[in-house]
Amino acid sequence: VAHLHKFAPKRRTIYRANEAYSSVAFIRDGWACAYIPLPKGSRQILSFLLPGDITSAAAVFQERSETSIEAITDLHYFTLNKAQLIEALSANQKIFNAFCKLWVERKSEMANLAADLGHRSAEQRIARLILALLKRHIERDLVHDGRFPFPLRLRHIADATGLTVVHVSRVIGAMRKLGLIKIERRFLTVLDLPELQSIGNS
Amino acid sequence: VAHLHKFAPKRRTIYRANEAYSSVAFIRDGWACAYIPLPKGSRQILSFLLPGDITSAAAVFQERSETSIEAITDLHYFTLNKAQLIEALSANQKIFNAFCKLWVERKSEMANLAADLGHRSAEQRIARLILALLKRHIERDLVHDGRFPFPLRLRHIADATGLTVVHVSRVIGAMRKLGLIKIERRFLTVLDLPELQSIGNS
DNA sequence: CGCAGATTTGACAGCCATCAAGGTACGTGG
DNA sequence: CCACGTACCTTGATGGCTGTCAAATCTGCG
Repeated sequence: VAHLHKFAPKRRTIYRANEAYSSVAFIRDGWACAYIPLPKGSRQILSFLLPGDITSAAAVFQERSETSIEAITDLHYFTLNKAQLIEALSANQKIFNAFCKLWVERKSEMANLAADLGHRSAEQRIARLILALLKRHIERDLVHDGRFPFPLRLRHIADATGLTVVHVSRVIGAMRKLGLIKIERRFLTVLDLPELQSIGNS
Repeated sequence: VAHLHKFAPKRRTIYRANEAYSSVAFIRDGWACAYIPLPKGSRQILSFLLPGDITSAAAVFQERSETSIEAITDLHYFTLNKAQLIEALSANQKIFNAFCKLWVERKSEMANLAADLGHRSAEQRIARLILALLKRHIERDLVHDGRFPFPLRLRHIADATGLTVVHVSRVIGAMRKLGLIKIERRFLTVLDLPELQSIGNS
C-alpha cells in the first residue's frame, strides 16, 4: 500500500467538519484531537488522537463527518484514501475485525464521555481525563514513574470537559497544591494515583 | 427467520449493563431507553428507542455492553440471537450496509449528545431533545398538527439531559407558559416551532 | 377511598461562568 | 544578547444557572 506521508504544524486543522472527505489519517507522531464545532466559536473535543491512532473508523460508511481534526502538536501522519481502505478491509478479515472492534470502542468512549459531561463535577471530569490518558500511555509502555507526555494546553482540557479555561486552571492548580499531579515541560506526573482514582470514580 | 416475540411491562429492565448478552432486540411497540448506570444510583440516558428501532447495532463485536435497556412504556419486541444476526448480516450485503449506516448514525448521535451536555444550557438541551423526538416522529409520519406520542416522564428527560427532575419541571413549565409546547395525556404538541428551534440552535 | 408515584413550587446554596487584570513563557527580529 | 509581541496561565471579584431540601398538590390505579 502506498503511504502518503504528511505533516501539519500545531494548531492546523487537517479535516474540517461537514466537508466531504475521502481519506483517513493514521497518526505517526504527535497529538491531535477530534471535535465538534459549535456555534459561538466553541467546540466539544470528543477524543485525543495519539501516535498509532486513526482519525475516523467510520469513514467507509459516511460521506462527510461532523467532526473536525486539529493538530495539537506538530503532527506527522499518513493517509489512506477511501478506496485503499475498503480494499484493505475486504482483503483481510483480521483487519476488518480489528477495525470493527476499534469502532465499538470509540462508540463506548463517546458514551462514557456523555455520562461524564452530564453527571460529573469539574474535578471529576479532569481527574478522569488524566486517568484515561495515563491508561492509554501505560498500554503503550510510555509511562515511567507516573510520568508521561502531556502537550495539552488548558484550552484543550477545557474544550474536552465542557469547562472554561479559567476554571480548569483553578482545578488543576488545586490538584497540584494537593500533591496529586505535577505538570512541567509538557509532561504530566501522577503523584497520588489512589487519590486521583478515588476522585474520578466517585 | 424465527421471531421470538417478547413483552416487558413499563419500567422493566430488559438488558443489564456489563452482563454478557447474546441477543439483540427490535422494538415492535412502545418506548424504551438505553442508558449508562452511574454510581450513586443515577444514570445517563443515551438514546430513546422507538418502534422499529434496534437496541444495539454493536452486538456482533462485543461480548457485553456497558449500557442497560429499560422499557419506558409497556413494550413489545422480538429478539435475534447473535448467531442469527450474524447469519442475516453475511447472507445479505444490503442488510449489512444498512446495519453499518445505523451504527454510524448512533455514534454521531452520541457525539452530539456529548456536545449538548458539555456546552448547552438546560433550556437548550430540553428544546433539542423535544426537537429530535419531533423529527423522528415526522420521519415516521406520526405527527399531526405538531402533536405526537410522548410517554416520557420528567425523570427520563432529566436522566437524558443531565439535569434534575426539579429543574426540568421548571424549564418545561416555563416553556408551557410561554406557549412553546403543550403536554397532556402522554402527547406533546409543539405550538411554536420557530421559537423552539431558535432556542435549540443558538 | 387510599396509596404510591409524579409534578409543582419555594427557599436557599454551591458550582462554575464571566469579566478583568496581571504575570509568565517563548519565539522572532533587531 | 536584548526588546518585544503573542499566546498562555493565574488570580480575584461577582453573578447566574442549576442542585438540594422540603412540602404541597396532582394523577393514576387497585
